Order: sequence, then structure tokens, then C-alpha cells
Amino acid sequence: MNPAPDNPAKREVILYAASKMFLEVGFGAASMDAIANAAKVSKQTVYNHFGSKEELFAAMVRGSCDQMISAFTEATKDDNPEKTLRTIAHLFMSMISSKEKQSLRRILMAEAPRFPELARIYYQSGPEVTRKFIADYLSEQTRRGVLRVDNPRITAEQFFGMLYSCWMRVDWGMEPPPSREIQEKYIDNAVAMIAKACRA
Amino acid sequence: MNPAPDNPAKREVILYAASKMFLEVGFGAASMDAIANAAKVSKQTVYNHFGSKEELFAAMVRGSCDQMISAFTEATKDDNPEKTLRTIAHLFMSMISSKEKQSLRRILMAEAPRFPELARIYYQSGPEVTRKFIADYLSEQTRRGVLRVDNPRITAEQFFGMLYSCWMRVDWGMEPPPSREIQEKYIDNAVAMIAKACRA
DNA sequence: GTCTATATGAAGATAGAC
DNA sequence: GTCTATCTTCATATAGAC
Repeated sequence: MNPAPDNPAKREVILYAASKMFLEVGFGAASMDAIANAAKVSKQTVYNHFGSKEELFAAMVRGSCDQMISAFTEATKDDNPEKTLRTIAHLFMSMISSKEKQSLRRILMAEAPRFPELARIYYQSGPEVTRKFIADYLSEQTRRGVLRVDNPRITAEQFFGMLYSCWMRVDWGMEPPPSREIQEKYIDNAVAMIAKACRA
Repeated sequence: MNPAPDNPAKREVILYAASKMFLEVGFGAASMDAIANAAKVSKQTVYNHFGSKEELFAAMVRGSCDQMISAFTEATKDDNPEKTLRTIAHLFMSMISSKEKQSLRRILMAEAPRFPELARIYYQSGPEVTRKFIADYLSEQTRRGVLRVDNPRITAEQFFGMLYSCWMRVDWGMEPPPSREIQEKYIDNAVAMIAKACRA
């Protein structure tokens, strides 16, 4: 029952079990007992690796944020606004649409008062990166005369809001996640709206 | 200490104290002891009026939803899209911008798995009413040839998303609430975007 | 109906053996 | 480092007197 003292892999096992538990039932309802059981490890071992429930939760969130922030390096900009915006939109959609990400943002928003810095980290790793990326692009194209955007910051945020709107009712537990076709319609509609409204 | 047996006003006192407590610290962290103390009532009295913590919470949410749903009766439609959309936008903004409503949607989203029907009630009383109102208006104006909206349902949801986007980072604990001037900018930008993109 | 006092159980965290 | 067993706290809910 004790294959090797100081097993570094055990930390990963615990973190994995904890992530699953947190994402399934939320921070409050996830007990350290249940996490230890799921990891097939004693509770004390959990406490040896992570000093408290809060630290364990923070480790989970940080891991998830690192994944997101690296996704945007592949986004390429060119002078075709519709094409570029559509590319960004797809990246963003794929970034937020997994079941795990849905749970994560719901739980983080819920726990924002208790973990203000974690909520900030998440927002800055996801939505904020997207928004800045779009805003920079709109500014650039306006400077070049390809587009005409008076307020790139707000427009970027609202483009982002148009995309997120197709997930809002899912986050509220209203409906199952939208199919890929429906997501595509939201992207098309948003891109077309920007393209028409910001024509130079 | 017992002014009149069966005091109906006491129920309101309890409900008020409970609402305040729930909105301040969330469902989990609000203890029945604290609520009873805040209402200057014994805990047992709370249980006499509301059978359980869940029922007390539900009563609070339902009250808040009733307020919202009645706000939209005053919205008037006419054939000037920019003016009408701006009116709707203002109504919506004033509906969601109070500190209480911010807390409520955060808490409800957090507790959506535990109270699925309450989350639904909230969404249907607020966002859904707004969305349907906008969608109907866009359809109507398209039929009359004033606007040209191919997909009123999605466009309405995205108009809504554009407005909500100015509250998102607040909900994430990133920033203090936007000033009235900033809200106005979001409204202007959103209305202008629809107006340009949906010109007949 | 309202109060004081208590039962019951769950969960975070720790002590001490190996 | 890991395990079993335990401590402590606190919150929901109830019992019984007035």
C-alpha cells in the first residue's frame, strides 16, 4: 500500500481527483474526505501535499488557466477582417466550450468573493486575453483604413459579449450546450455585424 | 418580548434579514443563527415561518424575480429603431445594475446545480424577458421593412450580450461598477452597431 | 407562536504509529 | 510520506417550557 515513499506522481493523482470533484460539485460541497477517497489516498496525505482546501483549489485553477493562455499564440492576423475575426471567434469558442471550462467559470464566479485573486487570474487568462487581442486588431485595421472603429475597446468587449451570449443560458442551467452548427451561426452573425457596422 | 402572538409582519422582518444575509455572504455561508439574530428573532421562529433554509432562500429569490418581471410593462415600441432599442437597453441596464441584483445573479449561478428551478425562474424573469422583447421588436420591424434582420432570435441575444458585456468583469470581481456615462457608451455603441448592421 | 437549550451530523484539520 | 483514529467547530434542525 506504500509503493515508494515520496511519490511525486501521487501529487498529480490527488490534484486530478480534486479537480474532478471541485468541477462536479463546487468548492463548498467537495469534502476533503471525498477527494482523498477518490484519489485512493488518506486525507492526511492530501494535507501533506497541499496545506489546505483553499490551496488545493488554487492549484487546480492555476493549472486550468495556464492551458488557456497558451492557446492564443497560434492566432494569426491579416487584412481580411471577416476572416480574422472568424478565426479569433473559433479559438475563443473552443477555449470556453468544454464541460470543464463551463464548470470552472461557474464555480469561480460563485467563489469570487472568497478567492478574488483566482477569479482575476481566470478572467485575465481567458476573456481578457481575447478582448485585448480583438481590440488591438480593430485598432490596427482602423489605422490602416481597412475598418473604422471609433471605440475599439468597447467594440471588442461587445464582440466578445456577442459570442459568449450563446453560452449564457447554458451557464444558467437552462439548456444543453449548443451544437457546433448553432455556435457557427452565432459566430457568423457577430462577424457580419462587426463587418457591416465598422465598414471604413 | 412577545408583542402579539401570530404577528404576520414578523415574516417580512425575517425575510428581509435573510435576503440581506444571503446576498451579502451567499447561501452556504449564511447561517440560520445569523439570520435569526439579524431579525432579532429566535431560530425556532424562523423555522416556524419557513420550514427550511432552502425554502427561505427560495422565497427570497421569488420576491426578487417578481420585481423584475413587472418592469417591462412600461416599455413602448415605435418605428424609430434607435430610439426604441435605446429605451429597452436603459430598462435592462437599470434592471440588472443594482448591487443586490449583482449579488443575486452570482449566488444563483453558484447554486444553480442545487436549485435548478430557481436559476430558471431568475433567467426567465430577467434576461429571457429582455431577449424576447427585443426579438419580437426586430421581427416586427423587419416585417414592416424598417429593418432587415435575418435572424432576430440570435441578434436579440447578441444585443443583450453586448449590453451585459459591460457588467461581466464586474461580476468577475475585476472592477467597480461602471459609471452611468460608461454604461451610456456601451448602449450607444450597441445600438449603433445594430442600426448600421440591420439597415433595411 | 415564541423562546432557551439541546441533539445530530458533517467537515476541516491534527496526533501519533509505522 | 503515508496511514488510522480523533479532535474541534459549527450549522441545521428539533424538544419542551411559556
